[in-house]
Amino acid sequence: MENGKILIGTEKIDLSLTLMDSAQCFHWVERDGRFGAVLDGRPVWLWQEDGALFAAGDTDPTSLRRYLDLERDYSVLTREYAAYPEACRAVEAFPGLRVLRQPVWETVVSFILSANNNVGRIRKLVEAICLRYGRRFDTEYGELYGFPGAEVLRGIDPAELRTLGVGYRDRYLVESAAMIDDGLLPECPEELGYEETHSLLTKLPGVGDKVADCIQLFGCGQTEAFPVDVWVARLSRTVFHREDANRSRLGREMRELLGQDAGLLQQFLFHAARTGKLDL
DNA sequence: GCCCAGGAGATGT
DNA sequence: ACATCTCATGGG
Repeated sequence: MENGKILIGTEKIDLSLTLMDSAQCFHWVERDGRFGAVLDGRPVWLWQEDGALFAAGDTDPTSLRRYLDLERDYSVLTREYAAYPEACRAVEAFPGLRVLRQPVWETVVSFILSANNNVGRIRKLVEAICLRYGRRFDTEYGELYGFPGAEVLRGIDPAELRTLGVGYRDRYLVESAAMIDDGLLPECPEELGYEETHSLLTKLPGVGDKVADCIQLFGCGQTEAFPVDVWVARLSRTVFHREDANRSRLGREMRELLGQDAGLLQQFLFHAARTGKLDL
């Protein structure tokens, strides 16, 4: 790994909140004030000094700015959704929270594991899979492990995966890996648009409407995707007065109600609800 | 022991 | 199209 210190930008971002506590990615580590991960096979460390964001590793400012969504002005959210006071309060409660654009395969693995699971255990499972099957990088700030590629995961015995604790999701991971490796998705799925991407992703075993929405929002840059989990289902009643008990239908209603940035707002509301800052 | 967690799939109507 | 049941696993 290359040494050096690269200036990434001076935009507002809360690295700890976005990378460690926002439940959109589960594989970052924090050591001595730096945040490390392997993105698309490239190890990187991030840290801030006097409001500026720096990186070290096999990376470049352009791809990191894209990953961290630094080009977006999040202050548009409170103007766009001024009609919903609780929503604006949620946005203002977490300055520097950003919605990532992660490598698609990494979000597929992470969110197949997320089904009927909790955040702490999702993180442990992702770490276990990377430690066991991913490539190891020895960097100047410590060792990092990447996600195993789809071509690796497709060849693993589900029973062996299960020993890591993934439970019944073992075959979902292996079979989805095979379909991805066989080219189910194009290079840039974001260009397909929401509906076509959604119908492709839900062909993957272990990927239903909610998990597909997470992959689209956190991995494809499709910000209209509105994943509805237990927290979002609850808050949709109090904030938007939606009573629909069916989460897939609720997600579609919310996408139609909130438009292109629905998913960005969802992330703030989700975090507000999960941390108890939003009364449900 | 029960209930819950960023649900999905199979089955039945 | 809609509701119901089951599916591992760990923590509260």
